[in-house]
Amino acid sequence: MSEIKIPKATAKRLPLYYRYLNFLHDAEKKKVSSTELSEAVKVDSATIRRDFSYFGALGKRGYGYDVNDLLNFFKKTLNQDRLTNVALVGVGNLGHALLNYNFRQTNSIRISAAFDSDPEITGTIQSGVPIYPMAELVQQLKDQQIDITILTVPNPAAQEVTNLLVNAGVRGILNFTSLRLSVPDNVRVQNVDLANELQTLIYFLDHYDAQLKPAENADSVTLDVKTDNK
Amino acid sequence: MSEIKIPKATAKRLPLYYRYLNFLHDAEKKKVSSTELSEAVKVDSATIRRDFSYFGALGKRGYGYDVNDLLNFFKKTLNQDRLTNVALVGVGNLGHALLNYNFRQTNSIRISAAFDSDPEITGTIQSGVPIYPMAELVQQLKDQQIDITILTVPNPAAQEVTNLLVNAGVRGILNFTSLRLSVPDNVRVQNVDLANELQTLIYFLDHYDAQLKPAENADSVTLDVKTDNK
DNA sequence: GATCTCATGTTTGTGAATTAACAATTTAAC
DNA sequence: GTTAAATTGTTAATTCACAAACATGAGATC
Repeated sequence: MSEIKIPKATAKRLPLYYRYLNFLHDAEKKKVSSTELSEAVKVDSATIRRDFSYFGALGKRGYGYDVNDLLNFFKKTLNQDRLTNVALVGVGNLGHALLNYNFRQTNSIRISAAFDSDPEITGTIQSGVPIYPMAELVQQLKDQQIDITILTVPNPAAQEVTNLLVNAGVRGILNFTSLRLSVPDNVRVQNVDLANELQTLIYFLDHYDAQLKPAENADSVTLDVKTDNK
Repeated sequence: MSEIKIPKATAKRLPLYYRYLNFLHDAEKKKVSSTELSEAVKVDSATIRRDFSYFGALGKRGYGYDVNDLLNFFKKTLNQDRLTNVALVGVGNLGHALLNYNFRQTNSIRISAAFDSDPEITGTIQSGVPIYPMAELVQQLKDQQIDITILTVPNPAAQEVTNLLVNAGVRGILNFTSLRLSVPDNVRVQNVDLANELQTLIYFLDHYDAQLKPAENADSVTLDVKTDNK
């Protein structure tokens, strides 16, 4: 066991690689090249080789990468050989959709508990997941040894619920609210801001030179503003 | 009207700033400092000042920023003064949740049409949005002058539907499938990969030195791997 | 009105991420 | 066996993002 430094940007791409490797495996492909992978996951082939090289030599020069080898490696690296249980807090429309979302199939992640403040739905089971009242949060997370939660409560409740989660010992929060949560340093928050994503997309469309050479990889946008230069 | 170069990273933060400015406005606050903004949106205050400075001087030294001025500026910059209509393709669980998602309130974005291949639901109205059959896609997008769509179809249909969208003249796609779509250069795709987000979160939790000083801003992770050094 | 405080705007340094380019090495073909 | 084609692993250069630090200026206070 030795420690290897993996850049953040690389780490974020690993699941992407892993998923496509699974696809290749199912298609019974034996080998794959960085060029081929690049086409599928839309990441520069040099970046892929760079990424893989952080883990040491996984491929063969002149040949490519062995799909099974890679897959096994990623399976271990991403801890895909054991099931990870997570909880979901806030069973509204989005929460409900996520309960149905198939995390398990490709990612061996399971939502094994959900929580809500609405007594109408607590005590029921939705999409195979039991909905508990908020009062049972601490106990259930403890019993089920869950320290990762998906947060899909309304914005006004977000920080308050977050505090509960932190006190319950949660280490990671996938935050679907549009607030930036305050958490202690030992808790990690991953933000998924849906309105923001859409807004950003629209912004880019409005301000990129869309007709000419819009170059996926451009790193700055051109913006028209009125300037008061007297 | 003059052109200003805005870094991509800055552009992505603009909606974030805008949202909090709205909040301040509602709370009838008159001025705001970069430090205060920093606390709320969790972005370094120097970065905020840097971001704002791309647009020219918007604040006053020793005073801060005038909330109304900033808000008006962002409203124009982000085109929040006019409503943007978008379409949604694939009314499954996630699609349904997004139909209910309140893009409109803070972002003046409206989903004004949805499409699905299931004849059971086409022709109905869900959450105030009419569901059309796929066959009407081209015509409706044209009639309603929509060129931005949210893609929430099952993975296997993703590329095929994307081709339809591209042919219908769509310029931007918010992609919720876990495939990386192939599109021509003049079409922009913004990926929101839910399984990926969760997976990444788990990876970081597993590989960061969580107990010591986990430093939100660390840029690399430490990974344990078995190395075959004979 | 002089001074002090506050907070912006900008310069600058640092570190990260990407990608082009090339050398090394293997496979395959003839 | 020799040569050609393919493809990795790595170096190097560029670009980008961030944040510390400083200088400038506005307003408040005495």
